[in-house]
Amino acid sequence: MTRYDRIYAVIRRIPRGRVATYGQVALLAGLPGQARMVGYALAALPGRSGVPWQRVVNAQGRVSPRAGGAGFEALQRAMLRREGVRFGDSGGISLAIFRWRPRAAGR
DNA sequence: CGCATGACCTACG
DNA sequence: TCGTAGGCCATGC
Repeated sequence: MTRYDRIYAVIRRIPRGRVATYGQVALLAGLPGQARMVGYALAALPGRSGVPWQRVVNAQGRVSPRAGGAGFEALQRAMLRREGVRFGDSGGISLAIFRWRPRAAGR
């Protein structure tokens, strides 16, 4: 069982219509403070893996831009909206499903 | 082995 | 709201 496998397992447990942050996934995967590894694991994830990668957003409740183009970003938002996730005016996800508080990871 | 890079996070200007 | 700084660590050169 590698770190990535545990990360994927946690993401697979995210209910439809809800989202989790990189930091939260890292915490649940037994890797506190290593949110960056979650992002790295997702970057290494093949397209058809069955992992709901779209349900992982950053600590600000926004879709993280990544290399490869803004098209993926738009696709992720579209997929989430189709699952019932609401986005606010500023492009952020409404706090109803985002009410937890991450612990200090930096400084 | 050293160095740079990256779907991150928080604090501070 | 944006940019910078410091910390985490896997991966590639």
